[in-house]
Formats: sequence, C-alpha cells, structure tokens
Amino acid sequence: MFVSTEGPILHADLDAFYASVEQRDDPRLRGRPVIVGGGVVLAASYEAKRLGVRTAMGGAQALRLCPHAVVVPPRMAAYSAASKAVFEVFRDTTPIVEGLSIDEAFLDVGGLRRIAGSPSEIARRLRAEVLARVGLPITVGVARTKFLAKVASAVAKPDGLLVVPPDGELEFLHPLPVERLWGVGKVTSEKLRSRGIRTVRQVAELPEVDLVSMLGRGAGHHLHALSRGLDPRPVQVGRRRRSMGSQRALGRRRRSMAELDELLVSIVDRLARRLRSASRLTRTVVLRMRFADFTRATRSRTMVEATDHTETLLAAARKLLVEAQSLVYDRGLTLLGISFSNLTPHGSVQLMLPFEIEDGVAVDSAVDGIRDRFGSAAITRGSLLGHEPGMSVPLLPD
DNA sequence: TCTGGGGTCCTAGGACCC
DNA sequence: TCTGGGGTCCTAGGACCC
Repeated sequence: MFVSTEGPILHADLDAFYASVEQRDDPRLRGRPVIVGGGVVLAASYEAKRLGVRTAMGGAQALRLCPHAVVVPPRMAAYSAASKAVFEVFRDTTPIVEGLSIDEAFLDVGGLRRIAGSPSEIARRLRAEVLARVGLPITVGVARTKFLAKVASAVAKPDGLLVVPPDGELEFLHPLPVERLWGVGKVTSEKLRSRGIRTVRQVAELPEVDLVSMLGRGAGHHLHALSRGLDPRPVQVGRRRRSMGSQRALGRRRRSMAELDELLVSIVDRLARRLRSASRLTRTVVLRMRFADFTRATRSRTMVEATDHTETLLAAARKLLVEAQSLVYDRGLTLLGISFSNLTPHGSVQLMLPFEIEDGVAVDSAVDGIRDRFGSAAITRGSLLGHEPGMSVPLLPD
C-alpha cells in the first residue's frame, strides 16, 4: 500500500452528485429543484436544498417543503460512469488518490509544486478539468491535513474552492460549530451541547481526559486531536473494501418465512456474484435486521474456511435467519440484509503441514510458520482448525 | 416527519491460549 | 489449588458517513 508524501492535501467533493448528473443529462432540469429518489431522498439539487430538502429525508416531507420539485428515479449506472470519469481526472492530477465514496476523494499533491504549481493552482485546474471533461461542478478544499481539507470543502460548497493556509488553521477551525468535526453526529453533538460545548474552540479547550470520559477512548482522543488541527492520517492509495453487503426494506407488512427465504436467496445470490467478480472470498456472514420500532439486530457466523460458493453462503445465511426467527416475529421485521466481512483475496496456498491439525500446539506452530513466510496477517488460527496436511488454506490480505 | 442502501470504525465481553 | 498479565479471535451493538 502506498501512502502520501506529506501533503498538502486536496479534498474534492462533487456537489449534489446524483442530482447534478441528472441536471447535466437533461437540460430541462437545470435551475430547477431536483430530487433523486422516491420513498427517501437520495440526493437533492441545491435549488431543493435551499428550501430545506435534505438527503435521507422522507419523500413526502421533501415534497411538502418543495412542492415544485422534479422527482427522478435514480440511475446508478450513470452515476457510476460519471464517478469513473471524475476519478480519471483525479489520477491525472496526482497518483496519490484515496477514494472515500462514489463522489469524493483525497488527493496528495505534495511534491507536485515544481511541475504543477501551487496547491491552489492545482485545485483550480482540477475544478476546471472536471467541469470540462465530465460536466459536473466540484468543490475542493486544500489544507495540510485530511481533516482540514474536508472541512474546507464542506465550508466552500457548492461549486467552491477554499485554501486553509498552514498559519491560519486554528483561526479557520475554532469558530466552527462542533458538528463540523468529522465523526461528530447526532449523538455526540447532543452530548457536547448538553455540556454547553458548541464550538470547536470549546472542544479544543477541554482536557483530553474529559473528552475521553464523555465519549470513550477512541472518539475522545480523536476529537481532541482534530480540534487542535492535528490529523496524522496519510492519503492511502489502494485501500481494499473490508465488507460487502446488500439489504432491502420490507415495509410494515408481515412476511411469511417462505417470503423471507425467497428474499434471502436473491440477496445472497446477488452478493455472491459480486464477491466472485471482485475476486474475493468471505469467511463471515452477517444477517442484518431492522424492526417495526426501528431497533436493529445482527447475527453472524464465521466459517473455518473462506468461500465464494453461493450454496455454502446461502446455507449459512438461512441458518442465521432460522435462529433469529423468534426475533423476526416478536418485533416485526422491516428490513432484511446480508453482509460478508472478513474478506480475503481469492487465493490460497497449498500447505505442506507435517502434522495433524488437531491440538492447539500444532495449530499455533503452523500459524507461526505461515506468518513467518507470508506476513503477520496471513492467517488466523480459525482458518486453520480442521485442516489436514496438504490441504489448501486461504490467506488473509496483508 | 417516519425514515434507503452502501459502507467504515470502535467498544466490550467472553473464549481461549501462553 | 489458586493465581496474573497479555494477546487474538469471535460476536453483538452502536455511531457515523455519503
């Protein structure tokens, strides 16, 4: 895995991505409020956002706020093609690109100054290129760290460019509301606000121990650092996905076990195809449920051997669903999903083990031997249990 | 107001091992 | 017979992001 030099970093974020693609492809939609989605708003154009429409809002509410909106069904294939084209522009700018989602990425432009000019010149050119080559507006934030670049682009939206100079970081950051901190959502923001903490400056003035006792070790430490402009995370190229899932909302109508099973079959089948076309194997199957009262539950099982075999995965998924049957009926299932985690590359080694893998000692020495040869993350005890000499064993990504 | 679908990361307890 | 400290893995839940 390649990591960055040492910045500066660009955060490039397409504006109202799905809605902008719709407006690009249909001139009649330009200048008008556009909502992509149906039951729920997947994206809203800035004309609609101005009237209060937000992503993830219920469709009915959105139309009350914005009765003249044009509602269009999503065209995922078009968005994915547009995303590919934009990422090509990113990679023509610098090889160090870390995609965050379909519509945003970090770019490390450190070391490009001599050949490509200052970071703000690079950012200006990037915006112009995306508009010229793909026809979409994009906002770019420029800063010394990932976090500051991301905040900068959020502040500059839509269709903007904002550079945070290294000597103006805290001046820029501290007056902002705590919700601007990456990782502060509804719950954390309420915890902070209930203690009178409303700005990033107030977070920065708090001792780290106070934040940790309020929010937990990870979140407390993270926020403490971010509020002081500290963020050592490098831009990483070639990160692999760690899980892959699919889910479907069911509405409130009760479903029979037979109906649920039919749904499960189609979800697992589709997911297993995705797994194979990505050349990955999975070792953990997770059943995801949501209930009438909007609570959630998951049930999971980790297998000894990684697989991409539909029948094996379906059998595991079915077992989980049967085990969760009483939950399904008592609480009223409103969403069913499956996800695969513990993904491994499609590849395995032929192991020549000199002993039966039965007792713990033999397993551990085998694990040690494999790790010595293939790296520390190459294998786990679980993936070796039950294997015999000469069998193929899947390796984990390094 | 009544909530989709795709992800990431963190925490915490228990089992198991040295 | 009872005991400690450290580590990994699995399971479940939760916060957050786009």
